Amino acid sequence: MAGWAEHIRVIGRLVFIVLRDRTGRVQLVVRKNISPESWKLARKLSVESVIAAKGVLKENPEAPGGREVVVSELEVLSPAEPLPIDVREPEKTILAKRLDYRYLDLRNDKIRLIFQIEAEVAEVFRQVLRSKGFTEIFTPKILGAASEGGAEVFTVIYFKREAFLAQSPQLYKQLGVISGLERVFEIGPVFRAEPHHTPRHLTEYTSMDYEMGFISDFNQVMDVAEAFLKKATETVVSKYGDLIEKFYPNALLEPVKEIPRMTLEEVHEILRREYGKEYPPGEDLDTEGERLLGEYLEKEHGYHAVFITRYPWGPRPFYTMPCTCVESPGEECCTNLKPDTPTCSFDLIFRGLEMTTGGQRQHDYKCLLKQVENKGISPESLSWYIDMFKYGAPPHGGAGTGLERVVKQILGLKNIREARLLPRDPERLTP
RNA sequence: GCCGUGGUAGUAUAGCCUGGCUUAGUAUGCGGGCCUGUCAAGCCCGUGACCCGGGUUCAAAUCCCGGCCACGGCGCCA
Repeated sequence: MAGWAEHIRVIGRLVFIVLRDRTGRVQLVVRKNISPESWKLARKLSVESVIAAKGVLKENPEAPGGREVVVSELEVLSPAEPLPIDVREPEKTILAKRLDYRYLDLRNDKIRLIFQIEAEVAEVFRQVLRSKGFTEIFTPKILGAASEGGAEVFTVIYFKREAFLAQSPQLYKQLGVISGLERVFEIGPVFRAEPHHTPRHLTEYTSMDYEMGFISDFNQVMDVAEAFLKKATETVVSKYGDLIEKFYPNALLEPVKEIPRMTLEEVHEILRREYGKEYPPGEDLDTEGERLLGEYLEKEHGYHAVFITRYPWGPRPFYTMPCTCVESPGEECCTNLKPDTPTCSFDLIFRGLEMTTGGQRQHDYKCLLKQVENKGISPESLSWYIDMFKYGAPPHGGAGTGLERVVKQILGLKNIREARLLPRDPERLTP
């Protein structure tokens, strides 16, 4: 057998080694009287060296787990130098240093668990979407024009031209719907040049996106997001509940059952009533508001998540469907959009943090043009996109979810960097 | 981007406010020694640090300025 030497204890002419690999652990015991050569190597072995051993597995009540391998032959495949971080107890080392040595940080079960769960969450997303007839697509991440505004986009050199990294697959998802695939989804990286120093932002993260055609109501978009979060928490809790409970005291230990849907106005009312927090009509929640709302719903009603609907036009992107166009379609519905005009869009707050944004999209060519102008964007820069709506575009909507945020909220992690294998932030570009 | 707090051995911290009383303390790691049943083994010995640059001062880990980095708050966002 082979693996990493996790613990080494030298007791005179006897050495205990806890050997670890992907599948688990076993104690090796190296006795001088059985194999003097192995004993010599073992007593000078360093923690986290990779070793291979031959021996006999024996039942022994004195061994941890009741069994151990009595070693007859030991080989050091790759010795380890003294470790720069404490692998045994990650919280003893500051996160930044652990990230510098992520490959050692991950030697700890507790840390690896985060990424096993992340894989599970992504897998559930894929399963849920496929089961509903969505096709997985893979869209470009190098773009000729910034898709949703300028300030937060990364510029790259593309041969002799300037190009941009995708902030979202939004426009391409819609292309997928209009192309006839009708229902599409993507799990992929997105890039945001936002110089934030917060525990919930990354400059590169994994976005789980979907877009669906022929909707009659944007509640159908929420139904999909709800099905995903229920299934994701259900799967993670049933598969990893025991480990999560052992390692993460602030984790969610039960599946999300019901997700209420309330309008922004209703949320304002709750926050005013319960916490005396006043918002101007149509104003998005601030960080504190999101947190307080999460606390209130959890404590009073046992809800872990909530949809906030009917966000006003002001803070929403140009492609958002105004409620006016759903309630009374026609030429007029998009002519006089004001910042406080409600839209058929929503946010999903999970344990007090925004994890998903979505809604219905404008599919009427004329209205789309008006909305682009309303936001002060030049239609020429988006001509390929706008032209799509000239040739038959069904009513549609979709949403995008930050994978790392979901994992952060399930496990109750303090910093989103913990939930990203190799995080990128305004300072960090390595490893 | 703005604001705040911080940066001391491999790791985590004390000392800083009130400059000298420090040979910079403690835990752990690491190196050596003892030990045939360890379970984060124990005991003994040893090892190792004031982020970078400038300034104030007889004297700077300690006070001031700049830089870099880290953490947090805000705005913003997934």
